[in-house]
Amino acid sequence: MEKESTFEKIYEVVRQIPKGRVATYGQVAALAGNRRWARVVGYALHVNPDPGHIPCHRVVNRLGEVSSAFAFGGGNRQIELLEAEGVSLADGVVDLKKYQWTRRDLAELERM
DNA sequence: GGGGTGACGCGTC
DNA sequence: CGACGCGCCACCC
Repeated sequence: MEKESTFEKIYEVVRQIPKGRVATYGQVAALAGNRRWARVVGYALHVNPDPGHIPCHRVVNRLGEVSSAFAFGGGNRQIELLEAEGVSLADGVVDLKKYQWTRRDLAELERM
C-alpha cells in the first residue's frame, strides 16, 4: 500500500486544477481531505517537487491574491502565467467569482 | 521526542 | 477586506 503523504494528496488535487481556473489553498485542502490543511498546502507547494506538473501558480489564497512569496521564477511570473491561461488579474488579484475552480467546472470539462 | 516554522483561514476589532 | 491574533496540521532540525 502506498502510504500517500498528505503532500501527495495535495499535489494530486492541485494537478487537477483545469487551465484558466484557480483554486484557493483552503479549497485544495478540503479536496485533499481536510480543510485545516490550508497551511500544509502552502508548505507543500513551497517545496513543490515538480513545478512542471504541479500548477502551483493556479493556487491563490482565499482572497484570490497570488502568493507574495512566489519563488519559482520570479515575482510577477505567476501573474503572467495566469493571464496566459485566460485568467484576468486585477492588481495581482484574481476574481474568484469568475475563475475559482468549482465542481461545476468538472462537469463542464466532462461535457466537452 | 521536543521545538520552531509556514506560499492559510477565520473570527474579531 | 484595512489590521491582529489564534488555531490548525504537517514537515524539518
